[in-house]
Amino acid sequence: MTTSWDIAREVGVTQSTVSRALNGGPVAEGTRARILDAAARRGYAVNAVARGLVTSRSRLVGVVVADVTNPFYPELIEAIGTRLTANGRNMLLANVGNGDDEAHHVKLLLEHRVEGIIFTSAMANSVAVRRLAADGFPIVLTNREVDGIDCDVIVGNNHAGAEAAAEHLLELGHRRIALLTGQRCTSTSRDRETAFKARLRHAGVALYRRAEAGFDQQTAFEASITLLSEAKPPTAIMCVNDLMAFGALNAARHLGLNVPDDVSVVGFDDIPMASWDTFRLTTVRQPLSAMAQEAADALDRRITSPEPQPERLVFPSELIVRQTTSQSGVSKAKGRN
Amino acid sequence: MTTSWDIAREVGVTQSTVSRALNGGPVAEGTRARILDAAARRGYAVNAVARGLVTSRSRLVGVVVADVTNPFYPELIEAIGTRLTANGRNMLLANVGNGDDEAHHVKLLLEHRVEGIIFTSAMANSVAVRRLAADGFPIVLTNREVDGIDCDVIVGNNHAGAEAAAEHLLELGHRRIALLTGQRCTSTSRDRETAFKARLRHAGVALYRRAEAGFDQQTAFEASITLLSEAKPPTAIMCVNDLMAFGALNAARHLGLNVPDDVSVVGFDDIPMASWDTFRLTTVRQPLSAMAQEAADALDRRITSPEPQPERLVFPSELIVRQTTSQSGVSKAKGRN
DNA sequence: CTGTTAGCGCCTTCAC
DNA sequence: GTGAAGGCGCTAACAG
Repeated sequence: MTTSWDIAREVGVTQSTVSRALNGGPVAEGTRARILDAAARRGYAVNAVARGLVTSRSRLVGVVVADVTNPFYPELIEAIGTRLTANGRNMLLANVGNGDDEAHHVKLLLEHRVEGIIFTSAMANSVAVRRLAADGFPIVLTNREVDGIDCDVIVGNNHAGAEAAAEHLLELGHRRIALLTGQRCTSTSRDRETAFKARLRHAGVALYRRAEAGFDQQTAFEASITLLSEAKPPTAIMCVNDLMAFGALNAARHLGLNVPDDVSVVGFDDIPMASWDTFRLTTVRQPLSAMAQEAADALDRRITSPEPQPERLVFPSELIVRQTTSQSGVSKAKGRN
Repeated sequence: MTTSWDIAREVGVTQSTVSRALNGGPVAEGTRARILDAAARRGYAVNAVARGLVTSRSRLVGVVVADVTNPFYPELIEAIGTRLTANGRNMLLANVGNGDDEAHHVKLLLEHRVEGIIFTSAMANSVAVRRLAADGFPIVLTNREVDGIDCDVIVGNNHAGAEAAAEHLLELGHRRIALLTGQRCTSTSRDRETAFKARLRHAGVALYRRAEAGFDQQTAFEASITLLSEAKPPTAIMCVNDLMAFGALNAARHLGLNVPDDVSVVGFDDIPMASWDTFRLTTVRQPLSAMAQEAADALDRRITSPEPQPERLVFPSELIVRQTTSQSGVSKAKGRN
């Protein structure tokens, strides 16, 4: 691998001149041209490792997600990645799965001296997040947040979204409403559940069933099968994310039930797939790309200049009514199938 | 940030002893314990940047994908990530989109001195890949390959898969068969197309239509709308990947057509979604996780010991018949809708 | 078993 | 505008 010394020797200047030339420092235009030329010809690429050691800025950012295979995260990853690249940084991706080894992954990121970390799926019990925040390490929480942590937070309006969903179901006449949640220790699941139930209660309706699944399709599918196999199944299932709603849809299909005639299904997030004709999912839209971009930018700001006050940004959410919801009780009228 | 000097001072030994203790070198168990303890208490994390500079092994691996939001890639990413982490490495993710700036992304990876790169979506015209291979830089191509490049290649059996799909359609009596391809300069699209057409020709059947889309849902949807809106639409659409098959399914649904009665659809890859009850997609299965793992391992081997001969591994593919394909010509019998 | 000594490749004052 | 020198935090001989 060619070093700046190599090209210095070739051009006949000092290594420090090469460094300056490459970084836009004060160098005679003639020498700069020769240096740039030599660098290009030899396919020279600055050694970010060495540079990072001296500048103590690695130009690396950690992004931790719970589950890349949940299509929600790629949406975030794409937007974050674009933004990061624009800012001249690279993304170290950590896929923590159930979160058991989040600490391990974070440690690895830290070893690589990432300049900051974006957590897209923090859990309430995440010690790593808590410690980093306490240490003043640049982190931003997006999608999920954690109570009592002093850092930038970019989330959607879970409260309003879940309320709108509840209202929608109520208006359609549903009374046997089931809620499919994710892991309890996540703010998304918890906040959406709380607001959803509150809105029902406000209308004098009690939640008919509550089932806890992972945030994935498979467990949601299984939970839905159980729910829909009851003697008196719910007429509507609210899911705390779209992937789980797909699981519910699959379960209905599996049991030969018609959506929305036999059962209505609502999701949350409005990932692109939700609008596919195969699903036409009624769901709560969150401006995912915008949130992700903002997360990347917020981290960038915090890295470059430790601001005084961390900010908590809540992006608006909006109910998108498509075709997985309909009036309750139409099933018998039209007959099954 | 605490350095090894800090903990050396605290414990009362030299910095090099600390280094040894941390790396499992020969150190008295007593001192090691005290060092490890101090390190833990101060939340010490080795500076991988400094370590990388001296060892010239960054423990970083680049993974470049064409489009994270194509659910195919997250499958790969997950498996690769797991494997990488097991090998004590981290993944620098590069999402190159249409591939225009692949060179730029690769340069960034190189600057960070990744020890190797896994290309999951190389294009035939990728100069970066070609140059890296020529330079003997550790790379492995998976999913897509590039002709005339001397490096490890891990792919599925596109030939056999596409042939099996063609045979299946032929056996079902289809004669008006359309093929939905991806960008021409990709081995996956090209190989699948070639084998598919060859099998048809062998049966004396000419391809009825050919449409080129991106590898994404949207363009496949649009192309399918066009195909299915013809006066005499194809009775079957073969897609070079599952995401495009979903696009075709969506298009059929959009036009009020029934799959498989009105039109059969076949995909390629068998990503988990394909088996969802909403899709029940007939497709060609490729052992994605196994391939991804093998790619990670192959890269690992090549990094640790530059082997003599790069190997080209072809994983078996297998037609999975689900419910998006049926006998041609049943549509009229049952009537539309 | 532990301390001493060189750098790894680059940026950055500080002189000139 | 350019050169010289120091050092980022760590590993890896080499002594002892």
